[in-house]
Amino acid sequence: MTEKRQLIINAAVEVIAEHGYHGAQVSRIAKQAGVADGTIYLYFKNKDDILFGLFEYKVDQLMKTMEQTLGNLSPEKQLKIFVRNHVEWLALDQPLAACVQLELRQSKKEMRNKLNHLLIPYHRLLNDILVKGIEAGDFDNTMNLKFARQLIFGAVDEAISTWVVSDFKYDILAQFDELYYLISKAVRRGQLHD
Amino acid sequence: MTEKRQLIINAAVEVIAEHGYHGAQVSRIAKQAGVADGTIYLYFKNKDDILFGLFEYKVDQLMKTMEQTLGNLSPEKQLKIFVRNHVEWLALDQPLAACVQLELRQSKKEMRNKLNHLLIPYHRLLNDILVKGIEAGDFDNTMNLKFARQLIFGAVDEAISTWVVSDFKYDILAQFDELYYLISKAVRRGQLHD
Amino acid sequence: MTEKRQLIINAAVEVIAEHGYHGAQVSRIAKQAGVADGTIYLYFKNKDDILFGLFEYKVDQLMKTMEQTLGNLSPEKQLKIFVRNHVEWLALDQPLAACVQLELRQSKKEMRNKLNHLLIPYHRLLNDILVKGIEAGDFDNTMNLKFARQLIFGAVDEAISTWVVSDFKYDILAQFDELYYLISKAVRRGQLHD
Amino acid sequence: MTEKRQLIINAAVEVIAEHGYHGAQVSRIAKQAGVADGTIYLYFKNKDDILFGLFEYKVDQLMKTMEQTLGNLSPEKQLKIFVRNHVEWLALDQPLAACVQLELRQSKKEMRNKLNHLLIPYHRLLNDILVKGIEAGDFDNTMNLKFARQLIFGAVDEAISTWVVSDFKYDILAQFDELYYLISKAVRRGQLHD
DNA sequence: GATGAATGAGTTTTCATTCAT
DNA sequence: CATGAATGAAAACTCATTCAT
Repeated sequence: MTEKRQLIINAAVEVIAEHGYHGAQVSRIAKQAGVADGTIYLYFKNKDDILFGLFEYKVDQLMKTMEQTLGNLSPEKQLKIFVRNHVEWLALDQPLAACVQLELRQSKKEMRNKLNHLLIPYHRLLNDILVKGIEAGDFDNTMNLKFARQLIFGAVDEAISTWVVSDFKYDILAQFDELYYLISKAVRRGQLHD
Repeated sequence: MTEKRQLIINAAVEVIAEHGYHGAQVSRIAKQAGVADGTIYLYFKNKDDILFGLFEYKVDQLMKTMEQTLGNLSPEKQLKIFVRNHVEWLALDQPLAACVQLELRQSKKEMRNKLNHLLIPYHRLLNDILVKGIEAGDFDNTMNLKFARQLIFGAVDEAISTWVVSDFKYDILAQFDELYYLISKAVRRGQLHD
Repeated sequence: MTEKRQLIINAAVEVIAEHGYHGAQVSRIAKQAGVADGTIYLYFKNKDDILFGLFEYKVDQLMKTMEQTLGNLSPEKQLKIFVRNHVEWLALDQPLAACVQLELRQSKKEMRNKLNHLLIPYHRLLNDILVKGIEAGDFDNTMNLKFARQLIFGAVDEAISTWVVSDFKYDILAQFDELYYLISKAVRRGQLHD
Repeated sequence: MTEKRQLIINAAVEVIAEHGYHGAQVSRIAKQAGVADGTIYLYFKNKDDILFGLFEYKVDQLMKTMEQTLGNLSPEKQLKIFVRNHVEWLALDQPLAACVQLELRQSKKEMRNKLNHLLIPYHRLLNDILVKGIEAGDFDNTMNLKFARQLIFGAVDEAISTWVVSDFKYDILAQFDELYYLISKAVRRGQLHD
């Protein structure tokens, strides 16, 4: 990634966080980045491509953090770190949190599909952890993997969204253990079907 | 609700389901409803008000179903029915599912806030069930109630969204028990903090 | 043709004649017509459609004049009137002449093709006159009809273009007989191949 | 003409022929010529100057052919060769024909005026031939010289344009005699005014 | 109540040209 | 001489909303 492309992505995050998806005109992003409008188009195909590039870059950072922090820990510990990384990813960057949880979701259906594709590595990694946890006897070997992934992602996503909508009024990281406790219970072994 | 207001809401659901949020121009909804463009504004303040009216009406139907089906059952059974109602609400009405999970979420932040407010009765009812379940000793009395609600809503929401994005390729209702199993484990009593 | 559509076409002729093809912004045409920008799009699909509609309307007027003036005259007289109508069509309307001969020809290839199609009735009528003239023994029965039509159109077109480029400095109608004399000789009977 | 200037002109012909006037961006021409965008501006004042240079070069080639082929023949023969040279100029180079008849005519009025000036030697030479022909008693001494030139140019131009628009579907050179027959009749002596 | 013609604000994107290297 | 990254002006079109009838 060139330095200027990076510059524009950062500007986009700031502008979107401040003015919202619909107030994020290309010219505003350019001004924030300190480049001419046309320069944007040397680094991005079009406006949607800026948003795509932004999300791609940030998801990539998250996945790199995942790689660096998961190591060879037990699946149970990996899952906790995985979820914590997801929460920290946005909890430590409020403008990004606003972009990802609220603003980017206002994009067109077509765009949203493309953004979802970027989460494939996320789901793949999560799946691997769950599978290893099942094999290790830590996680519930009767549960449906797809729903387990959706529950984990959905719970975290909803928790973060609520926090963003509340205008960051509370410290979501301080409550992380309470959130993870519920997720953990859902996937841990030792439950019977009812 | 006047007859014509109802007519317009139904037209809006059909148009949004067919053409998507961005293809749902007021004139198209008017045409579908068989009224003049201007007539819309005799029944709704503006375009957002149509979407708001639509969601309000549909959520209202869901909440009425909740009331009718929850009865005096045990909290555990109520929770299962609650979640099932949520899934069935959209699983049995694919156009509505597309509207609610994908299209309506493209509306402006301001609008999304108003739509979220309509879910307050949903969260209040869910909260009541959880509290009763805790008091009855069925649900985990150590869990954070807010996160529990968010986990339940988030898991179901994510599951339905994935199903809609897949273009309804599988039978989500047939898998309901597998989904509920995970949710149930999360909130049930008998887990220890780690 | 609605009254307002007519209004817009007239405004377009004036604006194009005064500011040229590239200076004829939609907003300028709208202002000249005394309507809002958006109103243009109630009567025309897009900007090219204005130009197309303008040429279509004006060619239609020419062809109506042709019908009304050709009557049952001899082919020789009909040809002279035909050519004179073509010249008068533009000689008596300098703004239209500027549009047709200079400005409209700057449109994109695709558009030019569509404009050319509008001249099919012109060429068909000219062809009919030539055929009747040949059958009557007035016109050269050895000539190639396609080239004859092209020569007639090309000569008149070039003559008018030169006049427009000269900024209407001379009276092209006063010289009509001299122009027609040459055209007439080209198609008249009595010439031998060399 | 420097070697690089020639290189750019050739590139321009190829690019315009392939992509049309509006697809012939300076950067595309530069790429085709194998030079940097900025280099173009070391050899040409601006984009129009490239087109001007291209047409100037090609018209110059035509006029050189004229000089070499007209010799001391009779005016009648010279006229036929003159017209044939004009047709062959484009008939034997379809990309150039497309440029000259269709693409270059989409340029701005101002530019078109400059291009027309390049045809002055063409008209001067044609005029000379006609004058000599009249003096020699071969051509009609009653005809208007300006219109005669316009008829000849207009007829040939229209014939070639039609051929180009037809996508070169027929062999225009094979029909040259039929075209010239009509032109010849127009200017030859022996016709009476009617 | 109902109509629907008219309004007009608002934004992405291209590309000829420049100039620091 | 040559480069090519950066510039920034300029315009078509949509569509929610109004209001005279």
